[in-house]
Amino acid sequence: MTSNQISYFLALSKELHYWRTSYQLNITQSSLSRHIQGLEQELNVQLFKRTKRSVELTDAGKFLKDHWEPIMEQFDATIAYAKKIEQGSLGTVSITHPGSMDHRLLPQFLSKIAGQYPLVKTELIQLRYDQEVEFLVKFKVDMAFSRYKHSSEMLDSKLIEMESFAFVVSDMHDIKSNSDLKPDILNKQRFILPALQPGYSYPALIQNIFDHYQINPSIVIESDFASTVVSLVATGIGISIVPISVSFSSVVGVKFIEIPFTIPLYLYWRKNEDNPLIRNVISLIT
Amino acid sequence: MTSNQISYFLALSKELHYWRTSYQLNITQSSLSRHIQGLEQELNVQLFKRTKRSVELTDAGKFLKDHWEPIMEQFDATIAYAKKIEQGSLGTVSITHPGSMDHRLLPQFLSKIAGQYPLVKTELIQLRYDQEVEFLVKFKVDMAFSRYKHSSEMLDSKLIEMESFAFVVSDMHDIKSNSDLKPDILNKQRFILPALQPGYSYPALIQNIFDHYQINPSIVIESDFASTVVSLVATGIGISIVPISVSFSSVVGVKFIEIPFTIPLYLYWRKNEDNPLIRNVISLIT
DNA sequence: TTTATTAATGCACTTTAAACATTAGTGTCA
DNA sequence: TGACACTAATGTTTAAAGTGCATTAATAAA
Repeated sequence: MTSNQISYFLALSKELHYWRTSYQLNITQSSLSRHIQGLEQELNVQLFKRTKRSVELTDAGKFLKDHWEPIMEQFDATIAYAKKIEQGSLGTVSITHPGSMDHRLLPQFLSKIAGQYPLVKTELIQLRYDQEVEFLVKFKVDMAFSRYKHSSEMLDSKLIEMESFAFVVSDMHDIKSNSDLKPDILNKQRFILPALQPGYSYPALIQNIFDHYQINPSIVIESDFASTVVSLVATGIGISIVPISVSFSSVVGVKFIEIPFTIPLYLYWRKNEDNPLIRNVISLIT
Repeated sequence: MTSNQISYFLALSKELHYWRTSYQLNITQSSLSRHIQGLEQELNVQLFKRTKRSVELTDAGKFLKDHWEPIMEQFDATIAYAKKIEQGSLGTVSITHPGSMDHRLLPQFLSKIAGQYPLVKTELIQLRYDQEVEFLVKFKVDMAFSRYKHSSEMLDSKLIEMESFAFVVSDMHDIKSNSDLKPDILNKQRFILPALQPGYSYPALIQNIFDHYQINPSIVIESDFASTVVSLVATGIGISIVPISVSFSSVVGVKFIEIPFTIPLYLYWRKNEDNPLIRNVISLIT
């Protein structure tokens, strides 16, 4: 059994058409046909029901398609990471983080890392909350700062800090201070917020604030990235609720009103991390 | 890249000796040598550091060995399960369960299943607690009854019931009733219990009972299987603490003394189970 | 220095895979 | 109903890759 055969199988299982699939794979139709036959013989499992005119997956084939796809992704990820190891890019640490860390915590951590390990290269990316676990597990990032509570048995985590939320509004806005945070005023506002997908921890925190101020937000613009949110607020298009850290940025035209609600920041990493450098960086931060 | 190459790599990475490995694999040393070279070329990753006299893994090789082993196991498991599907053994449900269910709950569930799905074949096995999750994930069983609280994101679970613990002692024993459960008496006993590995939920429950009765068990015989435990108790070799269900068995020579401590029974199954029959059986039971 | 050990390699041979061309079913449409 | 288009399978030839045997080259041990 070859990795090609498995790729071919997965391709055909999506396309369900020999000629089109073989064209996409840059092989001939006869070759593809024989590869699939070979795979079926080796596994001793019928993968496709085929007539002279059409192809469809058997139940067993469907099962293997569904389960092989993630396995192969995982497999490819290990190879990519092994290459990294070989190229000594063990000297690189890849981190994903929420935008709200940009102006206070992130610089602080980075200078700590640079101080201790001057030769280490740090890659920073931002991800949506729902990709954080996947990117860690598939070795696409090495550490993830997140406002979200994830529970995966592949990962370890630690609470880095709790910080306050703040309302962020345009400079020109009616809302000037804490005393303006009344239901009748707030209910007139457009809110710019991350996707409030139920089942996640962050939406629950926001909902908590809405409940407390008796807000029933009618129009909501969604963005998961703090810098976008603040820029939009500056234009006067709406208001938002963000971690107070964001106020350390130098965006003009907005003001922040701290409120007595807090939000966590967690650090996540792979359990049993192999790479000693990553282990060191993690323990430096935690 | 072939699955053989990967197996060969994993074999060599354990043995770290070409000739011995090739002998075990029933191929020649030259063939193995070239397979490994081929794999290294295709991946463009150096897997082994070799001299003319010795072999050892590179860092990248070590990483791949560690991560490929579980991936390949998973891979093989999917094939085995696909065969099951093809053979229509979709009509088979494989269940692992604690021995303490044998005499009350298990017959009850099995007759329920047999009533609803007369053609279904049920396979029953007993596993140690620390294998339950693995067997589910690798499709070696389809459902697991367990006294233990597992948390895996691959699995769903449901609490089936709580039941009482009971001391189980030989008929001839001094301990006759609840009023004999005193520290001075109990501390003289040998206990026959499952492995009390810390970090698991069941040991914590047992420890709880020990604490309450101020027992500091000095000599402990370990067995994870209820029938063994009760048989040993019947010989007078020691006493034990078991779920009260066990008293439904017809073992002679022992008596049970119920105590006000309870133990849960959970049912675990794979999240997103593909097999409709298994889904039906699960919802029948839960 | 000799000998034993061990991974790599040259060579002959076998097996497998590739492309091309053709065949054999199956549905469609006049 | 018959001609036609479509599609998966297969026969054939040629090229590539894998296999085992024997040998080589390097190294450690005696």
